[in-house]
Amino acid sequence: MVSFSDFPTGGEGPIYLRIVRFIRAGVAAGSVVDGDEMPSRRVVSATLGVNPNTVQKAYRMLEEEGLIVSRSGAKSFACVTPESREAARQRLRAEELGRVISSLRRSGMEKSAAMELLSKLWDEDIEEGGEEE
Amino acid sequence: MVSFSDFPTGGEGPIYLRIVRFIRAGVAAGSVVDGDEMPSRRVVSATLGVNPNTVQKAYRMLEEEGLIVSRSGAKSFACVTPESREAARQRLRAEELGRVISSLRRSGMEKSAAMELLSKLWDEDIEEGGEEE
DNA sequence: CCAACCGTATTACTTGACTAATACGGTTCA
DNA sequence: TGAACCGTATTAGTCAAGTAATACGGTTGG
Repeated sequence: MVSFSDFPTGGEGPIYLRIVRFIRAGVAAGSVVDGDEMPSRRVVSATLGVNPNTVQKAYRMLEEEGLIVSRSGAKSFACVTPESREAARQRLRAEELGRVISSLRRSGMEKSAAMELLSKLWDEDIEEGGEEE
Repeated sequence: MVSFSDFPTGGEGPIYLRIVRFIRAGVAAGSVVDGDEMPSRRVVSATLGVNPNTVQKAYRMLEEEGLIVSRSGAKSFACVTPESREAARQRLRAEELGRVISSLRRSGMEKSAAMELLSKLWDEDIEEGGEEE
């Protein structure tokens, strides 16, 4: 059973995206494996203190990414293949990259510095955290 | 006198940012030089068919960037130095870079490919244009 | 079967970004 | 000086994103 007990307290962006990120990170790290039972929308909503529909929005997105499967009325399960796992990693990287660029847009950084920063953040194993300029 | 007669019809994003971009591009390209008289908020608003406050928002941002100077009651003028001109170029580049990354986020690009694309787009001389996938 | 759970759809509320309407005070020049 | 501009501040309307409230129908296990 996938657990939300380690769900980070803070974090940036809307809740539903942080849920998506949390599961993607679990898939990428291997803590979420194929066939794992997902906690129900209501259970997660109670755990995080949000509305079930907010969780549903995240689960829907995860399903569209192929990371979970849902049948109406029944429980949801993780659906992890080598391909979807690699895709999850790529999406996490892309998010980091996007944040870096957002910072770049607000300052007038030079190319070399931008490339270095980009390379550095791309390589690092980042799960959570990271602040603005 | 800076002219808005060449202001692009279409364009992406909010109007006030397109105005900022338009002037920045003028500064970067040299069509807007130091001491140039800026058309008043009301004149530009009439030309573009928007509210004067929308133009004001853009002018305010340009002033914070040091590209124009405004005195309450009097006309506004361009304030272009070699430094501010270079900063305008950097900001235009940063916007392009930001758009590229937005595309990257939607696909699952690898680091090497992203770095190459980033490097390439950073070097190229881009003034206007650029579309999404 | 049927109660208890599940996923899902519809609707509404809240908030921030963007734009507009309006009014106020400063500058300029005949 | 005063009319005609100018920049500026305040307020309100519009719209999309995020979240919540509620209800509906499907699945499951005793």
